[in-house]
This record gives sequence, C-alpha cells and structure tokens, in this order.
Amino acid sequence: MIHPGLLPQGVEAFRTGLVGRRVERVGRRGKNVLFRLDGGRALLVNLGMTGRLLLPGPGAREVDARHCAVRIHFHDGTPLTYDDVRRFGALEILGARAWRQRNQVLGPEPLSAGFTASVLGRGLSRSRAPIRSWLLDQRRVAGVGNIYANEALWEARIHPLRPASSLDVPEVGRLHRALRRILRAAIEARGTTLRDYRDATGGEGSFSLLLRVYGRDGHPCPRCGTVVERGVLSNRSIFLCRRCQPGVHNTPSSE
DNA sequence: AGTGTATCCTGCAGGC
DNA sequence: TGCCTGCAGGATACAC
Repeated sequence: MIHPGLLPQGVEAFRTGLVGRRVERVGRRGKNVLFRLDGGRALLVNLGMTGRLLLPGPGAREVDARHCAVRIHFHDGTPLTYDDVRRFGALEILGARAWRQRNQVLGPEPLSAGFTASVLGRGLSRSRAPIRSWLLDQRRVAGVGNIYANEALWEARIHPLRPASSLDVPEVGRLHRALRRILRAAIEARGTTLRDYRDATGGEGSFSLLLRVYGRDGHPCPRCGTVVERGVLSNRSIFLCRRCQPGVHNTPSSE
C-alpha cells in the first residue's frame, strides 16, 4: 500500500520525522501543500499530476482511493490519505533550515502584495526563454502550471513562444493582471478538475468550465472566433489563438 | 542559458 | 471486442 517512491527520503526517515509531531498550521507555497510542524519542521506535499490529499469529515464525499500511496494517522485516529494514480507526487519532511533553503529557491508568490508588474517585468527582462516556459519555472514565479500559464497568456494576448525579455511594458502589465485574475478565479472555483483532481473533502474544482483555450483546440476563440490551435513546447502542450496572440513567425507546430 | 528528450507511472480516448 | 498509439495537471536529469 505504501509506495516508497513518493518519499524521497525513504520510509523510515519520513516516519521518524513525522511521528509525534503536531501540525501547527496548513498552508501552501507554490504548488506545495505545506504542513508546519512543531519544532520548525515542515511536511511538504507536491501532488504532481494526479495526487490528492483526502481527509474524512462531515462534508466529505466518498472518493475512489484505489491508488492510496501513503496514509498518515493523527493521534485521534483520523487518517490523512495521499492517493496518486501516477505517483509523480512527493511527500517530504524538512527541518527548519532545509525548509528555509527550499523556500528560497522558489520564486515569488504571484498573488502576494510584493508581486507587482515591475517585479514581474524585472524577472522577465533577464531571460530569453519562451514566456510559457518562463512561467512554468518555479524558481521564477511559484505555483503557475501549464493550464494557468496558457490561460493567462491568452487573456493577455501574448504568444506563448515570445521570448520573456521581448515583452514591452503594456504586455507585462497585461500578463501581470491576467495571471492574478486567473489564479484568483481558479482558487474561487476550487481548482481545475480535468479528471483526477479533488480537494481534501473529495470535491471537484469547477474552473474546468471556465477554461478558454486550454484543451480547447478546434473550438472557436471566445474573443474572436478563430479556431484555437494546439502546439508543443518542451514536450508540453500549448494552446493559443493565432489571431489574438500574434507574433513569432508561424510557430508553433506545423500547418 | 535554454531546448529537446527521456524518465518516473497509470488510465483513458480514439482509430482501426 | 481488442489492440495500438498518443496524451495527461509535474519535476528532473541528460546531452547538446
């Protein structure tokens, strides 16, 4: 039942780091669920593609947990289940110092007050990477995944292959606004359930209903009616409207 | 520095 | 019905 691959430190180190600790609060940093433990330690959970953290409770729904990979029992017997079909996730216990180092490596939180358009612009100016790749790099900005990167670029009318440093000031402003709006709306909708995602109570996220380009190749662009296209960048899909997001020769993919 | 490719793994949709 | 291929929210290591 336990899949050691999800515990990079090994089962025993994970167990001894966790047993007897008290969870002081639960939060998030980038894509990591963060359990702050007493003694300055932290339990970090990255859900990968298909991970879920499930907790029984009054409003909790029955969820298919056929791929339970790790189970943590609280002192009162309440089980916290980590279920993950593809097992790309990871759970680890970090001491205070290791957590500080990890935290430092991650880029700014896009919804924090400090993440201004000029902060974004400064980051972008230092990189010629395609903007979609830049957005997925957790060291540059934390917590943006492929869905929200594609949606934000469509909203900001920026082609995913544009070099990060090529964005002008109005474009940086539009991207900044779009990123924050999309992330807030997705949180409001409790996430994007394409297939596997569930919140801790087993509920689905409804942002999937609000997607405008992601996974919608062949459908009309909601803004101009042009057919949305799918392309590939660094082995990940990109979705775009060629008319709303011009530039960059004739890429991506073929025609 | 950045890109393409491969890897971890399972399940599902679509074509034939 | 069944077999095959391609694709999927993420992160990382590798060669170039």
